[in-house]
Amino acid sequence: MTEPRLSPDDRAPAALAHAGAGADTSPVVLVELLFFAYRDFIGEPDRLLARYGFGRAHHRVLHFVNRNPGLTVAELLSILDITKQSLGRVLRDLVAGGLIEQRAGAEDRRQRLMYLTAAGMELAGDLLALQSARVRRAIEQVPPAHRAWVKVFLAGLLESDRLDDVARLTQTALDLDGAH
Amino acid sequence: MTEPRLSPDDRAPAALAHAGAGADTSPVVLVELLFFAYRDFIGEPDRLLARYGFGRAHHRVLHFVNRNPGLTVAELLSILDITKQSLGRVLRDLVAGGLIEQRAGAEDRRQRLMYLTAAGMELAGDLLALQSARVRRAIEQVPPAHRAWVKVFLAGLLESDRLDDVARLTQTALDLDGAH
DNA sequence: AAATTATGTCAGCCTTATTGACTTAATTCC
DNA sequence: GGAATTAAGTCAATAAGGCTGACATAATTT
Repeated sequence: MTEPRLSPDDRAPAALAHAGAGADTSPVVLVELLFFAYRDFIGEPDRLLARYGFGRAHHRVLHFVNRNPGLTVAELLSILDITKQSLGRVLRDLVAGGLIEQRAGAEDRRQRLMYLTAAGMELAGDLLALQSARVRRAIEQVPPAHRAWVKVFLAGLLESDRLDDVARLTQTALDLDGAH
Repeated sequence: MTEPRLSPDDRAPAALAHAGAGADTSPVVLVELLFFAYRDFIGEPDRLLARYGFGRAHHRVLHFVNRNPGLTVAELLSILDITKQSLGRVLRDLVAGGLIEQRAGAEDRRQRLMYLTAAGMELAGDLLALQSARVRRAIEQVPPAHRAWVKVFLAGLLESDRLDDVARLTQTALDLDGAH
């Protein structure tokens, strides 16, 4: 990335920097930071997936089936918020590639409960390891006592009617008073 | 979103929740939260853009030209990290739609410096307002003294060799000691 | 027996990205 | 002043991952 044309007061004096330049948490800065952070967050897994001929969509399916073994197609559709057709294509690849296995539901035999095969678990684990490592490096730069505030911020970005669903899915408390 | 099949200890006792269930900042939780947060973060602008027949790619161009008037094509390419062909199509739409104006560079007349028109500024402003409002709601749930840690976390997600470029572009300090 | 539900699938379309090859105009280098 | 380089634009082909609408099958519920 080369440097774009910037306003003159590009680099603040060192003295100022220590007086809190890094504390500029104006929304615009965070908006841009989110864009770049998310891109890097997703970039590393993308490159690993490409080696298997898979893409981001396969990643998401692998991840949520890994975290919720026995997930049904309908549940996965509602988590990912895509259409049956879009999921179908991806799911077909993963089943054909031997990463996901579908078994008929015990009570309702129309359902196809999804499970990762050993190979699926390995790839899902590798992908999660990449992302976890990156997140770990980032969260380790925040003192333990303050880490919950990062979670409060991320939860605050969610559409509020999705809060409960996401809390249930991630199996974590997302209410404000959980912060400390 | 309907509820997926979860492990039995789905809902922790209320007592436990207050004892710090919300303080679970394990990487996996943050990985999933990042996915859902980013999706909601980008969803609202997407819907506004669709009304103009534009997409996410147009948003990114509008945003960075808005923040860096007089940006050159080469600079924008390196910020977005896409190919000339991909940018070309989007740029053509924006120029044709009267949102972006290109002027030849003063010193180097090969360069096409990009500026937003009044209409471009309006749309870019509306899009940024949506995202800023969401980020503001989220950051306001974090006490002012702790807000810089959110920035430290996001910066920590960046590829480390991109840190300087992003700091320059966002015109903010991203080093650790800037946090407080 | 009829209606509903869970899943799968066909066909066609869109956006945004890619690669590779080439053109034009302007600048820089020798 | 001529050659090489650079900034930008463009053509053609390809891919991923979304979408809509319509329809089929099997299992469950009413």
